[in-house]
Amino acid sequence: MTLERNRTLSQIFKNMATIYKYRGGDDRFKSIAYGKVAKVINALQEDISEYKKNNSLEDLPGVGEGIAQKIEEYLKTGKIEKYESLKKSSPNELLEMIDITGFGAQSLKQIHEDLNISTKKELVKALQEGSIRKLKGFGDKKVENMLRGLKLHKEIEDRMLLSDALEIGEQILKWIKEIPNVKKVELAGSLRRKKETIGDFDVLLTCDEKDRKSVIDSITISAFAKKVILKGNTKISIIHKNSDRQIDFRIVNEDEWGAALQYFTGSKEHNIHLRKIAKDKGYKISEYGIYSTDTEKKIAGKTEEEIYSTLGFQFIPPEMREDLGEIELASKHLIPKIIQFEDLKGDLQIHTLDSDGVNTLEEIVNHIKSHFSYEYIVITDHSKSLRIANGMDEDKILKQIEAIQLMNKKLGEEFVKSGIEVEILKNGDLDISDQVLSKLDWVTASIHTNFNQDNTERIIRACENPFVHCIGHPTGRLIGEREPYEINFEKVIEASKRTKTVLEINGQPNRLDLNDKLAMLAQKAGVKLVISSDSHSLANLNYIKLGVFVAQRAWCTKESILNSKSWAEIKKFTKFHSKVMSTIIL
DNA sequence: GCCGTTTTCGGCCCGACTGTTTTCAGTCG
Repeated sequence: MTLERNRTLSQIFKNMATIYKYRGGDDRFKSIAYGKVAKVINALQEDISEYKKNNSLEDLPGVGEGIAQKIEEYLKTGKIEKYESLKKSSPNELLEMIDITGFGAQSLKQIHEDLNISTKKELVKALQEGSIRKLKGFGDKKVENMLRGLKLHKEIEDRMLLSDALEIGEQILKWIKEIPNVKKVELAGSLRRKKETIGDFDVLLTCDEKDRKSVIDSITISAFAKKVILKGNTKISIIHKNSDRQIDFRIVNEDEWGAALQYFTGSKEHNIHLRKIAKDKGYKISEYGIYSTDTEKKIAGKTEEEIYSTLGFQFIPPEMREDLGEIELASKHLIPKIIQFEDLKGDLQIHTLDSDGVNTLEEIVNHIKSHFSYEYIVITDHSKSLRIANGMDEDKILKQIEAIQLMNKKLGEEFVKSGIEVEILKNGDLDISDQVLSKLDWVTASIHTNFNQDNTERIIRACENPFVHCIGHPTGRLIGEREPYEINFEKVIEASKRTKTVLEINGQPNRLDLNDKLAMLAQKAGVKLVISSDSHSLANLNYIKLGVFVAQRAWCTKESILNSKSWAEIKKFTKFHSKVMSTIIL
């Protein structure tokens, strides 16, 4: 994938921010500046050198003369002198621990300077043997806290999948709702924003002032609380027994609900940006409400809508709150109407017993008819060369087409479309003949083997096949297991547009492929997308909702999501033996 | 180091909790 250079540069700036934070004093403001730029560069969707070419480096937020110079230096020489010299003067190995709970910049500094400790190993040893207690300010509790942070860090390094987190979130909600006198409870944080992986849970609740103590006690003594980390009048943190994850609870009064929900949902970057703007406008935002800076009077706080409208903004859906420009859009009342699950008219990737699914066509149709309100579905079993998935050969495909026709006759409507998830072979050929593909209503082409090569040409060739409508899980990544395979996404976008081949947002919990960033990029370029469940069982059909979350985080509207349209409209857009394609073939 | 519809200097989001202190710094989200 491209943008590798942006990531490296962003990491350098992040490290510089860490070092400045460690140095403290006035340097902590440099830390803020570099930290901000690191995030900005990481989020860029074009190579940083393009900005240099256009002389627009300093147009990037947070980039001024000094940092622009450093970026240029990096582009020219591959390194930044200032960073190299900073590294020489700081305990870099220790600084890698700065994100661990209990290991702040000042603590690390004291440990390094007073105990002459420079490596992780030495630090862990000092913690375990207790020699760290010699330091001023390091009592029993603090040392214990650091050891716990170290242990937790190892466990939390692998974040959990959104789908698992949503399930646990439901369990937490059920638990809290059963506590007497709890009036309202909602999940906030990255789960509410539907990030693809979740580190911990944020739960907001209200109760009457008089019941606060009993509610807090109910939570902390519950069997669901494996360990209580922190307990105050408004904040509680525990380790959840079922998931071994941290849950942060926040208890607020009812008239603070909106402000608290907004604050607790984040993202952090979104909130900081919002608070800065509020400050400029003469307001102060906290989790308790919006206050006038002059009179210190509270102006809003009851609902989230009120928070945004008081600032003159349109409401921003939680999925969009990542400080990627949504605040600017909201100020102009230009927040797009993002896609909703209810907008979808069909599921375009479903597997049956005919390859590696576990249900028959009939079971699937019956289930969908009683649980979804789709206008159509597409059956897309695997093709022959994917042996491990019991892929279908030409004969079996033709038989399946007949079975589907029979099913539609029974239903009295063309509800089931015949499709396939066809293998893109190593050289970009497909493993099923055009002649057979031409008989299908919908062809999704995917890569499942031979990842270790540049797959750009391979995918472009599949796009150019006149019978391919869609590229399935275009980057092949498996969250936490496998990196995306190598493709030049800009070129894939170009081919997709040129050939009217759509790209899939696959809703499998560990795929979510395209991801939010790439889906956003694709929509921006004018590429059409589809959202599919890629289901292999009846329960899997709900995965399509995870795909919708990705699309929402990518700001996708109905206009970009093809399966929000009727089948007739889909046919109109895609090549479908259309004139567009025949000219390409000729 | 960045940034400015009151600023080219003097700020940089805001508040809760903990631990170690006697009034607050460090850390966290």
